[in-house]
Amino acid sequence: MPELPEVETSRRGIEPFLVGEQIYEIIIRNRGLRWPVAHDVERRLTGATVTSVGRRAKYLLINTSAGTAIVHLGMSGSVFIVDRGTPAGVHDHFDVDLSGGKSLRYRDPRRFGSLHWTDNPAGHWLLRNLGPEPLSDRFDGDYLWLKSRGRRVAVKQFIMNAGIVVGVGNIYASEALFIAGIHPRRAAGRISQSRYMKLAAAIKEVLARAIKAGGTTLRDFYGGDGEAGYFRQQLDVYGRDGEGCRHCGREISLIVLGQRSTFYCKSCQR
DNA sequence: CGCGACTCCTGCCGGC
DNA sequence: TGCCGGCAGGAGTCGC
Repeated sequence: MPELPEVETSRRGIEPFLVGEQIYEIIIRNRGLRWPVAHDVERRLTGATVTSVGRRAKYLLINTSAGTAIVHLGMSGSVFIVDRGTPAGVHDHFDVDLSGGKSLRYRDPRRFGSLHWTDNPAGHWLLRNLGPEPLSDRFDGDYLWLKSRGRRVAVKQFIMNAGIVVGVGNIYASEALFIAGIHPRRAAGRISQSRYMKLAAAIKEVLARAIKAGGTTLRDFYGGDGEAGYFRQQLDVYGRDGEGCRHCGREISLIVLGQRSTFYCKSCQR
């Protein structure tokens, strides 16, 4: 479900409810997430005060006076605020109860998400080997071009590799390649520096626009404020196979790359 | 090391 | 109407 814009939308939605609050209780109903939730999470966080809510790649970082909770939403996860004591559904795997009477609720039907505690987020094994944030100055066309030399993998898989750049998932990879006019199957090592400049700019642009629109709601994504994301209307190619290209009118094509559906225009992308 | 395939899990949709 | 196959926004791991 969530790529970077959806995670960032969630972060912004929940942050005002969490910062300054003391964690009254952690209730874990199902520890069987992608990685079993460790048994010290409750002890570590109970009584701590939330200082900020950050994000690294698609991980939410709930920073407290006693370490950080690392929350990943997987494919189907979401977080939202409820009144403490609101009955939980079958997929509501944990709550962070706050002293003011609200709770942060985590829902994830497929359980591909995760919850970890750490006192050193940057050094945590999940975060240690991640590439730069796409919206940071460290990420640009020169960086992509340098990293791609000698690599034969398709450029779409290359930009979805979190060791190269984080946060670009299946929707925004297709969208950015369309904006940059690059065929998704082109070998990463056979793309010029100037085209990588366009691609880096396209990635930044599409992610920034999606954040502004509150993310993309395909089926069940809602930000921390409970609002759907409105970026779906702005998608040029994702999910539009068979429909007309917004630039040239030709039918959008659907291929499978690295087991993932990939959408592009045969005329506009080379 | 790079790369492709596989895996985890539930829900939903389209076709028969 | 009901059943079944396929697919879904992620990403670590394994084998070559």
